[in-house]
Amino acid sequence: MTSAPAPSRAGVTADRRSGRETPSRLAGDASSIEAAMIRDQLVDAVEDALAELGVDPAPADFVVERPARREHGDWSTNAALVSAKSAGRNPRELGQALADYLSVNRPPHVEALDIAGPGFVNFTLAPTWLHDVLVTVVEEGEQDYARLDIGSGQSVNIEFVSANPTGPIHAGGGRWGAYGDSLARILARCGYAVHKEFYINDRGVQTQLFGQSLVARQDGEEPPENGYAGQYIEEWAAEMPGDADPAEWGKHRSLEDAREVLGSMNVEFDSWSSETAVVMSGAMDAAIGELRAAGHVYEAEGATWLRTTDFGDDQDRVLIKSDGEIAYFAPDIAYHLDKFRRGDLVIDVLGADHHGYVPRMRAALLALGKPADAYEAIVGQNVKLIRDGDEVKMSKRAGTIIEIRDLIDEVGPDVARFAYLLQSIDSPQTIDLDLLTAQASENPVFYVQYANARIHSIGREAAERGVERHPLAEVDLGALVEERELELLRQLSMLPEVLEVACRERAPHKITNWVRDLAAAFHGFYRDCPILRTDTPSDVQQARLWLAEATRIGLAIGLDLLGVSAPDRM
RNA sequence: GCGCUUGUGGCUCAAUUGGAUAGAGCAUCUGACUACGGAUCAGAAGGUUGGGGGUUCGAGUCCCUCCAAGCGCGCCA
Repeated sequence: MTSAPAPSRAGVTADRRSGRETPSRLAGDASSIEAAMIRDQLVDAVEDALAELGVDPAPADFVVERPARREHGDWSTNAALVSAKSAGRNPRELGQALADYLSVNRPPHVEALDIAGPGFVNFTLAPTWLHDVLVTVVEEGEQDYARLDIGSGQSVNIEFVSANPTGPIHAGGGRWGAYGDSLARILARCGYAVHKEFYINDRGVQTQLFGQSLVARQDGEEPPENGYAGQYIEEWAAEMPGDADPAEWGKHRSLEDAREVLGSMNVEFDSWSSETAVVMSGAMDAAIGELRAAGHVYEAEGATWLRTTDFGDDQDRVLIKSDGEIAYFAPDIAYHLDKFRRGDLVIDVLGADHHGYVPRMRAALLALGKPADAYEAIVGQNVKLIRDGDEVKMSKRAGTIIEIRDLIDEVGPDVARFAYLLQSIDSPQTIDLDLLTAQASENPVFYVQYANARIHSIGREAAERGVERHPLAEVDLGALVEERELELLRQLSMLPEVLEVACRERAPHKITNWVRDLAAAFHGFYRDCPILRTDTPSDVQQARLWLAEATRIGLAIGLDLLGVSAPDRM
């Protein structure tokens, strides 16, 4: 990726996680023309004004952005603040001069200009701008509104969940499923070609111990030392045919379970890659050979090592143990190398308990000549589960797990998924199962789905009464003047920006927040702006019918990005 | 001991990555439809952003230092 390091003027800065620069404008993107145009026009106008006031060139770090508070207008610039020092002027006074100039040389759509706080210049736009937003949303529809081209077709391989195939996936793992899948949806909508993978750690002692545990239970014995003691072992052992290879059968049983339960919460994978296959295919030997040829491998104390300290790791790592056994690291290197065949950018979604593993993988890929920004490890905080007021420490071996399946059976996939996506992945998540179950009927996901159901209900009611929507081109959107209506449009207008940020920051929870805001704006509108009531003038009724339709589109897009359903009625 | 992550109303979390008066949802209290679904809406109360320094026009955000929590520091996977 070679985007120019041009300073952004649009409140968009360098990608924190990868260090890459992202385009400030939603380049080549037809879906947010209004938003982008307005912003660019304001940027140009401010630059002109600054030049007129003797600040030329404009400082690199001035931005035109959306203010946090409604009272501060639709758009805002910090130009006076960041220019004050070099211009040798008081920021407030410079801001006043800017505002004065811009009041006379007024940019399009700008209705009012204020100076506020330490010197912000705030722009308030005419509602006509928001009416254009409605047209854009409706014309582009679910398919194209807020479809961006940030990725411009770059391929991304994203691996997540990847739980050991030694039992059912626990409720903590559900967080990675919901997160990884939603992030994939976000990336796809932003123009990346996404490939989702699950890595199967089907080699080594855990798999063997798991198989032995199944056999032991089948024979009515205690599981071996360090074996698996969970309730599910007994149930699965009862299912296992007598002539099955226990380790192999157990692996497939686990994967079948994972596929089914993740699928039930709308998480699907494009490929399931096996660690055993990486070794058997010779891919691992090839990778080690490549590292050896590059001079990064050495023998010591009877083992084979990779000199990861040359690439930032704090100690070298063993590839082949002195007893000839393969360390976990070796096939994983080959696997990561293989993933580059399915993506130019390789992303791992890992739990915090694996963050110590990242430097060695990064080092291995650097040693193999991969550029630093081609590999990205997203480390998420783990989930703490509370039941009966106490934390449930999850251990597959001890058998103290709460399965995702249990969670979904209790509250349903939408509640579960929404709960996982409510918070930033950086933040440790506490899920109180009792609370979640008790509040199942007043869960925030229903608040959002209810907005959608209400829109469909209006549609049904309208059909019953013979009220039809006229073609949009014939409808006077100037009838939309109420604050409730404008607020709803404002929320809709933000989706492209929210999506861009969610993508850049790998933060699906931004979508969750937005979709809640949109639903809140709709509920307020619904309450105060009747559509089908007989005393609603027909021009207002028509405009509101279209506003409801635009909202439906926004909700559909948002919920789809979250992998949550949008039912017509509840 | 070293490293990574985190610390925001009673609880669970946001905060446009350095912006304006720190925002929501639960929980608590007070109100609101006799014409589209009350799973809704409006309002009140609740904060020294773990403590202390610093950087600057401006800090929840950046730096230093304490305190607390989670995780990691294997020829485990």
